[in-house]
Amino acid sequence: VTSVDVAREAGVSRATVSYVLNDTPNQRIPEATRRRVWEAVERLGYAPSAAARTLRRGRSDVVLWLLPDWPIGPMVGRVLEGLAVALAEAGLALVAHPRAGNRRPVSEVWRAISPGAVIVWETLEPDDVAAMRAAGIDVILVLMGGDGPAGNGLEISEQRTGRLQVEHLAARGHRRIGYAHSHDERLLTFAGPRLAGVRAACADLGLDPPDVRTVGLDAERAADAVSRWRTATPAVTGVCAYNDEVALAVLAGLHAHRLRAPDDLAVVGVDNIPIAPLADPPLTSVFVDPERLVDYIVRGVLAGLSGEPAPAAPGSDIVRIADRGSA
Amino acid sequence: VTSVDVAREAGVSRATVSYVLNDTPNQRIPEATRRRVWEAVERLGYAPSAAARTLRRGRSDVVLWLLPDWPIGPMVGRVLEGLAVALAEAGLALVAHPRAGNRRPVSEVWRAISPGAVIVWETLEPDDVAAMRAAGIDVILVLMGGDGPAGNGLEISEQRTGRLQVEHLAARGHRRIGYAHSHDERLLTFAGPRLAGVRAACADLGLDPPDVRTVGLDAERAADAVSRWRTATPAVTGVCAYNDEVALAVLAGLHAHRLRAPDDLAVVGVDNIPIAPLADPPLTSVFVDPERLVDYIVRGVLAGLSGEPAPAAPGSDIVRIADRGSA
DNA sequence: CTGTTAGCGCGTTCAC
DNA sequence: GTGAACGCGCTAACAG
Repeated sequence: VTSVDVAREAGVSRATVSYVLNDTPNQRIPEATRRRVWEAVERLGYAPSAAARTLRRGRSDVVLWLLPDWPIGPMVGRVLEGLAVALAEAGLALVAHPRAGNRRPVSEVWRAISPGAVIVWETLEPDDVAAMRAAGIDVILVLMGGDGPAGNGLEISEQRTGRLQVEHLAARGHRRIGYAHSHDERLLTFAGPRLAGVRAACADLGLDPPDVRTVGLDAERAADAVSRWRTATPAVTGVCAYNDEVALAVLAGLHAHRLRAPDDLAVVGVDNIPIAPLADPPLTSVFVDPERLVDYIVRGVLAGLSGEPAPAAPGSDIVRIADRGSA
Repeated sequence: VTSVDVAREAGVSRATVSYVLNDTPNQRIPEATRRRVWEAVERLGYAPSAAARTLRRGRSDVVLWLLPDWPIGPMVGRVLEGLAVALAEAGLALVAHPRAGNRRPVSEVWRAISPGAVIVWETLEPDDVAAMRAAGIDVILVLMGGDGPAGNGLEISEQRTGRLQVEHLAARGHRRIGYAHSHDERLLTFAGPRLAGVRAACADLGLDPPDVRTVGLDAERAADAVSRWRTATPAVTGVCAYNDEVALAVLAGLHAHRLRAPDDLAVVGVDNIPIAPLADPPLTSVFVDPERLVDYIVRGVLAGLSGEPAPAAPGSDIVRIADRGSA
């Protein structure tokens, strides 16, 4: 059932159908005609072909999120969900594509979708950006690592995350800070700004630079890192973990030595995952407020689509802390 | 740059360009002409408009995964990633849409994408299925709760998951089994088959029906459930948790009583999440092999797209156990 | 004012 | 190997 059918049913031309359905300005169509068209639409159950609309318009009402290469955690899941809801309010459908190791060019995906906007966490190859723009995608939201104002929005928050970890520890008297890096190299995009924030906060507070160690999701190796921190000179008494999973590994390393946070070593995670309160002791965690992040991204997309300037980067209070006892 | 440009550059018609690019059978085109066309393609950097192709063909080379309403865990993430890679090999792009509470009709999404195939974990409304079929989407893979052979594939695996939890506990001498339900009602689609498997295994092994309790992600309430299991008559000595997160809550409940798994209460989780080895004691967990699941889904999609019958449901050995010590 | 005609956007495919 | 039509919605130009 196409617009031809509706036109026939309503006794008008296809053009009129289009004008009525789109409420085109500068087209004065009497109420009676409008009603006839709408009735025909209802009767026939007509729904415009999105494919034809996309061909004509050059873009679809889809927003494409290029998922990063790293494992999808609960944080991404929450943001994805919130974003889908918020964009749906604006008539946009969100879909996510897992890049999965760049085995095939990303262009295959965005060409197949012709999205109105593309969102990426991390940097995009300049070639890809150019190709997208050439293909008419002019809303490209790079959340981190980009060079525009939008590109820095999240990066600042990530740095703030690291800073807040240190500030929390320093406020509890810790003078020598450790940093627990993830074993997964794919996470370096995130680790970079977070660690930079940690370093900056240490410098600002007059502390030594952090003692950085890699901690896999493995209690034995974590126990090894714990030993080294405790025997360093001066000894590390508080650790910022890359994320909650790594923080849980550090806690497991402490258990292996029959030690406990926060007295033997304080630990602060990132992300506030649902099981953080279940850790022993419950895990203190810094996190980016998912709702505010969603709001920021949505405003960026909508502004871009309507040609308005990008919204201001979120304030530093987008980063919060759940203080639970491990630090 | 469109096929018109290529045709002009190569000195042929648009039809010829199309035939060459698609290697259309029953069209005898000389090698020399083919080369001229391909050279023009390279020179101009031509890429066919996916929108136009979709309009013409009625379907795109996109596979749409309608994500469930429940929180996206590492398991879904892994499957998503593997699936994206595997489908890319076949020239298909995978995108996922978070449904997010059914605030808007799903039809908006699949209409906008015109996917060649749709994958859903849980049941789809019959109306939606009918509308999709009417719109020309004839590959709809319902992993659970469907009534076709494909619809049961994963459901059997989920039941098998519950069975394996019980079998593992029974093999260690446990005669009275508890079941730790998730607090999140949205997970009932999954909880159903898993619990059914637990009940069936108990019956088969001549055990009492499981003592089912709801356990939120909250140590105190979990501690309460632990008390009730231990004081039941006969006492519950082994618990099957809905998933690893719930299992971690049960462990936290044990800690609150200064008790330990497996001696005071054995615990078996589901999913084998990355932090399962970090629990105290390391968490024993039953899980569906992600690679084999991906393989099964890919074969289902490809078979459907080429009109072949659906592949056989995966064997029961797709479900495995990581035996770590909590049970 | 009201509404129509005609043609675009682009790849695919039938008939010659 | 080609011309022409098709799939479907949008819209500038035009006629009643």
